[in-house]
Amino acid sequence: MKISDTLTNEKKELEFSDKVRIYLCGVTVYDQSHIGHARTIIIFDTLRRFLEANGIKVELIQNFTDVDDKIINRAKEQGESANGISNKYIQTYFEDSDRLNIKRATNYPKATEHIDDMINLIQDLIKKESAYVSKNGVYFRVSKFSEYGKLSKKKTEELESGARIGIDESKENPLDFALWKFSDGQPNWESPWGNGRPGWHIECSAMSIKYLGKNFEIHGGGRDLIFPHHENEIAQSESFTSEQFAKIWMHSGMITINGEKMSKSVGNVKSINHVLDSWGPNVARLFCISGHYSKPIDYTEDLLKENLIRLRQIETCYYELRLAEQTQETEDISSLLIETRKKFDTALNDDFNTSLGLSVFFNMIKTINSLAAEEKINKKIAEQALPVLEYMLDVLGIKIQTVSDEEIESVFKLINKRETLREEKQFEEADKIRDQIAGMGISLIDHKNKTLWMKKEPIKSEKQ
RNA sequence: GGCGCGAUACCCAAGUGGCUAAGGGAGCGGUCUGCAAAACCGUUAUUCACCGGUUCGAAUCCGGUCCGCGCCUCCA
Repeated sequence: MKISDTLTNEKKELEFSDKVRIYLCGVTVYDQSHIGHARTIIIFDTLRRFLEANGIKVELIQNFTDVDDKIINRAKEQGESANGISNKYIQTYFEDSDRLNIKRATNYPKATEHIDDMINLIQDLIKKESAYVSKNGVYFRVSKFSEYGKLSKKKTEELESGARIGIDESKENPLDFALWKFSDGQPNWESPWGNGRPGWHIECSAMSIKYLGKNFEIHGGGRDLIFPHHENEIAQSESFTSEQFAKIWMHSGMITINGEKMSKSVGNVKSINHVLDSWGPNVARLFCISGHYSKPIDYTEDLLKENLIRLRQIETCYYELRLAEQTQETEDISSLLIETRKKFDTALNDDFNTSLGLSVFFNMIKTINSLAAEEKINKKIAEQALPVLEYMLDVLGIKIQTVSDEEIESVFKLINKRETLREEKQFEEADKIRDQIAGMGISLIDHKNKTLWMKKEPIKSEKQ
């Protein structure tokens, strides 16, 4: 598999020995997570599913930043403890994540539970003269790391000249960033240099190295983290280990809302919760991987609606196969299935091209649905096609509403009853049964000689 | 101002040197139907922001222009 590496700016072969180790920068838990967070999480969850579905072991670490000025401010506003705020939003994070059908990461380390690791790391950096203690805290000495700027392609001279004024005078250089901030406010921890709390960047260095080692396969996050967060992580980690940090830097594109940046001030932030309530998890997932992961996606009602229609096509396909009956030989689609699987994997193996992968996927769906319309799907075809469909659904994290055999039987009974009534031209009675079936969340698919059906995921935004 | 990314039909979007520029949505036309919905079929770019260059050959490579976006302070 090849993945675009932000550092070298080229597609790099994903190399690994026994497993693929991924560190994904998580969220700062001071508020509800939004659709932008969701996209990043979905992209890495889908990547993880793809690798695992192909027999590759994955260790995925995603951190929570649970100590930060934003959390502290929010706590003050609401008269709560910082801990109370972060715990609350960690909980909503997991609720969102579960609803989105995200597989749980291997571990979700919290910054506050790794203060010692950070202190050790900082101590080593001070010993190496890569960091120094000043009046306000401990700072990283950017001038000591000659490769500073290699990820974001920035030159330190330009950064210095462009640095804003009014910056902490106690720093040797305006580019130096805080590893430890002195503070007596809550929360604070003891350190060899004085009470305080850690800087943002150091937590990811400490936790990624602790859980994944000095040199792991993929470090991920949103594009907006490239500078300064990831740049600083590289500086800290590589100064500490004297080795290359992550082998591949994989960054996901931003989500805009109707072409505008999502921001609190504009008031256009779409929470995951809101999107899930309106569109459900499957549409959200399809939407988030509809374009290439590295490119931005614009959130519009039209695009969501389009993905809802695509979901309906998948549901149709699934039920055409699920309800297939034993009939005579029709067509042989085994080569289509083999090709589909091959092309799907090829697309994802080439820089995780989910957009192309989805095309391949929907091409198969369309072919099967066409055959179904001609009543050419039988049990044999279904048995061949279902595993392929289910493989792709699993990779994509799409969960179709399923039915038990008993349910199938009872739905068919109702359908037959309706058919009889229709033949007798008792349309009012027949429509009543149709409504009853619809009430069970089931839609009918009429073919020439038979009526099939599917159980649809109820989507709130559809009913308007 | 600096750095980076992008521009392909009404919309989304794949395609990075060569077969007819994928696929989806929407629209329009149709099949089916008691009606409706769904489903299914057909149809929609001589051309890839613009100008120039390289080449037998360019959406794709090179140079320039214009536009849009992100980052340069916290951000997924």
